[in-house]
Amino acid sequence: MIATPDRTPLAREFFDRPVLDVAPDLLGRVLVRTTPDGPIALRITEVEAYDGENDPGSHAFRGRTARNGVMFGPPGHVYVYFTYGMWHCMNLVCGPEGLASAVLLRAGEVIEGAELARKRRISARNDKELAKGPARLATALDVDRALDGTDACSPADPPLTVLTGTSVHSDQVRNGPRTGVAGDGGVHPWRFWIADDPTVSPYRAHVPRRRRT
DNA sequence: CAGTCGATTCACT
DNA sequence: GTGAATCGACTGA
Repeated sequence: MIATPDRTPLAREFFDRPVLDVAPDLLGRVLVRTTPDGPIALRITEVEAYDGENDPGSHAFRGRTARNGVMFGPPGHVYVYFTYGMWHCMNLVCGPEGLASAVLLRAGEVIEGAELARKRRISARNDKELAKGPARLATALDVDRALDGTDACSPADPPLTVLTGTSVHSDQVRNGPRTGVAGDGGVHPWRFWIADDPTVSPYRAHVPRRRRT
């Protein structure tokens, strides 16, 4: 277990920038999930940017709904959605309030509280897989819709916090098309990851589901 | 109000 | 590599 000495939350201004600036800048930073059983800390290794109402791949593309409302709110808050009838995924809202941009946290390295994460991720064959993929990440951190709207920059010990600290050097950042996203045809290279990191999830192009008979 | 499908994962071949 | 699991949000009639 690696210690995470400084638990100061990142300033909200960090998130109040264009999402394409924030996304790569999150790589290498640490997210802490405080649970009743103890903290779980995750070093972020893979993210994707979703750029507001003009991005066909974004949940905000067709405007504000009951589900995506948090995306339109202030930066630094957490947007959690439920998908495929069984999974949750989590985002950090970016840009000025009203712009509806966000960064999807796709993968990370559990650096503290791995014993807690393993309890939620029974099928993980090793610790690299604990948070290798967005739904796995949310599962490992016990994140669901109850945490939608959480302020990750709050000084008041919120259940989710992004810490100050340093991101990886830009020469370690790679980028490419977003994984499994319908609508954008894979044209936006808005997925960012840390080069050669073993916790980064594999790329998959979007495949329309075969129709049920 | 019924039909469609998803920012996915897992078991199985 | 393929298909199932599983349900709520969204769409269009």
